[in-house]
Amino acid sequence: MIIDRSSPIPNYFQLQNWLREQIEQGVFKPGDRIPTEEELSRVTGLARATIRQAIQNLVNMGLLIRKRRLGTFVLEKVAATKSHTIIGLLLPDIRRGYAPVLARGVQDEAAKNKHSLILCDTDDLFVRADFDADRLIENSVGGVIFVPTAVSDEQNQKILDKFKRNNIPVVLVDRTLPAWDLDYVTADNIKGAYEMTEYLIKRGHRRIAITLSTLISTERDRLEGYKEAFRNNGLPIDKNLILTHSGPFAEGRYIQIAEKIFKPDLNVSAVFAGHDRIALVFYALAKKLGISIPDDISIVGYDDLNFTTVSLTTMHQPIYEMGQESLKLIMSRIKGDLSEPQRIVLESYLVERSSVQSI
Amino acid sequence: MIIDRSSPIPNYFQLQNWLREQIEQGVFKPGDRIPTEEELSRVTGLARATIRQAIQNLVNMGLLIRKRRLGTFVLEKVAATKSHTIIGLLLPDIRRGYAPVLARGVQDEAAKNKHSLILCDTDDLFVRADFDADRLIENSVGGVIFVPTAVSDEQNQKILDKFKRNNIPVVLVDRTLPAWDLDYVTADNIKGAYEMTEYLIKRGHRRIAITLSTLISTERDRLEGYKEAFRNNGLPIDKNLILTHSGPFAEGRYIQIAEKIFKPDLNVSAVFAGHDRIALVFYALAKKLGISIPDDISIVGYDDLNFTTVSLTTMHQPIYEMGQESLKLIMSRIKGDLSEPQRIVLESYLVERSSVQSI
DNA sequence: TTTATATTATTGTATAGACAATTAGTCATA
DNA sequence: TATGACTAATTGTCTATACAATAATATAAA
Repeated sequence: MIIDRSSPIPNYFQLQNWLREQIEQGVFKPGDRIPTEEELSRVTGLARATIRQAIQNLVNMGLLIRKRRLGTFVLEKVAATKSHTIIGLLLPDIRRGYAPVLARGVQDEAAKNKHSLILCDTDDLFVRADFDADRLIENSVGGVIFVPTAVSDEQNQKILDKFKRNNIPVVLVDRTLPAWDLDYVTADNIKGAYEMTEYLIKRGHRRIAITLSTLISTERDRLEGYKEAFRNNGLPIDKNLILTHSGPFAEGRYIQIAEKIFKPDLNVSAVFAGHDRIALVFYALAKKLGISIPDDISIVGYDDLNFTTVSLTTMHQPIYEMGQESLKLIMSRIKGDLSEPQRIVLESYLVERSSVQSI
Repeated sequence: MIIDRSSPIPNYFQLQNWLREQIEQGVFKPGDRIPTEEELSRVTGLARATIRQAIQNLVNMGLLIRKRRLGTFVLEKVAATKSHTIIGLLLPDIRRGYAPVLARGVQDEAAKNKHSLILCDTDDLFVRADFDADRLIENSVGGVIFVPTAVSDEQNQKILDKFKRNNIPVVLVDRTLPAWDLDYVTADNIKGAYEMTEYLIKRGHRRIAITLSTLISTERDRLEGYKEAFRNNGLPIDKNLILTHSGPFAEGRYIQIAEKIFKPDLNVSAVFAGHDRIALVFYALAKKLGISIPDDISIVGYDDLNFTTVSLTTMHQPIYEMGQESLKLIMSRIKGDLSEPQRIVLESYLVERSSVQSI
């Protein structure tokens, strides 16, 4: 039976939920007429007023429409979801790294269909992300594009669950999470780092230091690619040259690491910086110490942020395109595309400038 | 009597309208308890179910709130007009110059009160700004923070008029417009440029070139400050050293200008770049031509974008604070502050690094 | 064929009454 | 000073019933 009269849940509410489930599961399809009040009354044993209460709520929620004499009908989902959607974009800090480019990619793609973008900075903090999530839910965004915060996977999952509970689809960008059922758009960091490392190896470098944060999935992948390149080229990996830490980006942390790497005892000829901003720290310190790049030491970055003052060889990441793709993906989810989780992996390419010396 | 039983208008609807009128006319004020259902039933002679129907509709409309045991209360108007507003932020390009910092300042201040931010890039094009304005209006934003586009004042005014017609308050940031009735937040560019120019003069520079775009109000002001500093120091202004153009920022344009300035015949000892991104163009070209900054030529910028690779002496603009102030200002306008147009002018300060040589 | 009229299924409005749930406040108890 | 039990006011849920309004459809009349 539909109604459990011993339940503390009000009967009208039980009926309301039952009706909504039927609609969501497609038993009653858009345009269908649902049973008349009289019928429902007979089937459930409830009074017509109770039936009406349930139906009225669903009408208010925009799921049903009543027509006198004709009955009550399921509304088209399209009519229920505004044609101009607002999308939430959750990223660490709009001022840092590739964030502005990503935002712009999302923005441009959104503008094409007159969708709009609510911007939120998480500062790579769980509490901020959690707060922003509430804010987005309150503003009833249609979907969310999420750059996972540099915190534990469990905490990121909590954020995702929050959106899930509110039926808001989410697409991850750049960084990923281990859960199996997620849509994401990223670049192939393993492959990119592999290519970059091989590039250095081919130019005669053997003592290649790498430094990055293991907190962030993309950087972990890059370390993986680095190791793989060494293995496939039959070279030993010197663990002393792998200088990782496990926090979010902090300039001071990398200054310390750079000082270590610049010391002669490590005998490093090239540095693989986990991303361009790390490379910049090396440039700044090198300048201070009178070390010349690339004459004294070679350096490569990752991202291809648009620096005009240093000529850094780096891996160009299709950040702008990632923004575009993530918007496309989230829109198709909002429109009710129920296919398998999508994993869009874009290609990166090496941009050769003049921060690497052949030896 | 409240209810006209001979009227074809349903009784519940009559009661609903009567209640709404009482609220609108202030008979029942925000926070007041309205008569209980039982009371209303006695007064109107209607059944309690009918009373409930009227009240329920008003609850759904967000005018009333029911509390068990306590009664039914008139909601605060603020709560009726969503307490967390969406603000539109219209700026040229989130990837360029100070835009990310500005966005972040607005964002942080907005987050404090759970307001949200819709981001729009205008690319300094009228058509894009116009399009974005429509989009923001459709999304019924509460207010708009607008960095005027680098187009004619008339066109910017058109955008403002559009918002005005829709009763959406606007605050200008950084760049201003000549209209008298505008709220804006900016920095004192005349004073800043004056100080900067005087700084160069005091260091012995006389042949100081300045280059900027006259399309943008802030840059015009900086030129003004530059001239004033020359006049007040009893120095002649050489018009050949003022190299302006009248379009939006374009790297190529400034490369041409830099080439001109670097030629020996102009005999320039210092360059005042209209903003930091222009200074970067000079750095890049200087490097290419083997010109040393500051040994061969001094250069100063304006903005204090966070460059780690060049040590540019520049004017620190309180961009982040401008974002914060503009959000505060727009919120007070949304809340209905009807005072005179506010002109908030923040202070800049000179950041001395190592791009200037005393001569 | 067109036009008016009746029929009928369905939602819309309304009544009267009952008991449940919630909760501020009061008063008694540990 | 807490804690718990009781009280009372108010909204929340539900039943059973009646008639009104609407509009598709069938039927009868012009």
